[in-house]
Amino acid sequence: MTPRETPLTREEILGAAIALIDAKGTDALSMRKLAGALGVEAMTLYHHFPSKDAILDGVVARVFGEMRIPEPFPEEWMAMAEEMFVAFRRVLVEHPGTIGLLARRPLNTEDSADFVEAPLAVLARSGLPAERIGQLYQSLVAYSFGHAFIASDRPIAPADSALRTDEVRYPTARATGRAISSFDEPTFRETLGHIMRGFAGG
Amino acid sequence: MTPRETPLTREEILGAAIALIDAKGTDALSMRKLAGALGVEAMTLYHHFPSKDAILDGVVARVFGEMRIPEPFPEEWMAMAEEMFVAFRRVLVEHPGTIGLLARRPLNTEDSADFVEAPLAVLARSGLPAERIGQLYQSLVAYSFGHAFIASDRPIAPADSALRTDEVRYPTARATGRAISSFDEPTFRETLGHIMRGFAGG
DNA sequence: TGCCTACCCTTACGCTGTAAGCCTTACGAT
DNA sequence: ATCGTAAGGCTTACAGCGTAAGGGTAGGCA
Repeated sequence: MTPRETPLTREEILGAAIALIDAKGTDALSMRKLAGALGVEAMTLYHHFPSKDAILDGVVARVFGEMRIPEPFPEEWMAMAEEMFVAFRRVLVEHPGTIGLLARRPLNTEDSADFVEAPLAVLARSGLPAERIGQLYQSLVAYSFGHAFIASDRPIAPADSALRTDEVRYPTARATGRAISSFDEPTFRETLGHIMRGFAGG
Repeated sequence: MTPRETPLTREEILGAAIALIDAKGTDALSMRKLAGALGVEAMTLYHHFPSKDAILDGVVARVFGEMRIPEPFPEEWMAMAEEMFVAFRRVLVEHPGTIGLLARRPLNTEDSADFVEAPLAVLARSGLPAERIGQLYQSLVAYSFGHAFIASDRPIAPADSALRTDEVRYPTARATGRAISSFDEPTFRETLGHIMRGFAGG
């Protein structure tokens, strides 16, 4: 096989991996298929990443790198934190396939530490004692993550699952008549507010 | 090989599957290993379940079947709902390996519909309009699920991951100095209350 | 010229889920 | 008593997986 004209780069590989995951789901990402999409053999990828897990870690880091908080920043700490968690949820909903990834390799990489520390710094402006801030942070992360997880209504289960995809009914879908979607952002914001005001002793 | 003295049963298979998942994680559950634990060959399992996915669905149903709400039932709807979601979280934390399963095959089976309808019925006692009840239910499920997911501090990633397990630091662990654990149930209950009171217009 | 390094390749191993088909035992009907 | 059928187990086989091991070839530098 004729080699590629330009050498592969880490970024190129991560881009292809995200595209593949977004298009076909996590299960569709195999080393052979990823390499195939790049016009290369599977083992070539091991020159750029030590393992598949390392690629997945890179994918998570890249997705987090896309997180943007809309300017201008609100002054008030609750509004600021709300924007940060909305951004968190939005990036997860935009890349539903990566949610399961994030689930079991949460911010393994160095540079994603910012996305942990930044919201904590904002919550600290509330003046609550440190322990309460930790609990509040926990609650907000858990809620945002869970919401994004359920909101990724495209089931990540393979299409040839034992059950036909058409028949799958999610709890909320069955209960409320529709799945959670990105249009639920207002409810998401509202609940964030309830949690924060609750902790702030409102 | 001499055949087993007693025929296999569906329940026996599910029990072995849950034991395997609890002990070694989801990744350790392969048809061959599960069959081996039962003293049987892999293909034998296909006499009792049409596919591996069907076994996983059965596992989820069984785990949900373990959900118990402590008696006596509280009268007040908020207290009642709180107990239900605490039970939900508790069962997930007790079987951390199944959380990822539940994630992508949420209540596929028929008999688990109860676990969807029952909390909704309780929330309906609040007298809120139907749409608000749906949103509240969404929020509570998302929070409970996310909390349980993060609380399963045993990372489901295989031990031979690219990163040593010892080095894995979860956001909350790094931030607060410890991981979420089952001892966080008080905070869990508190946040459930904040969400419910927020929706109830408290 | 010779060597080193970067980059890509091929081959191979043990694992996965499961399709296909064979063998034995148990049982109900003729 | 004999047969048909079904249940429940087995073996074999296939395509796909992650990756260990090692070979080749091109460009840069001594």
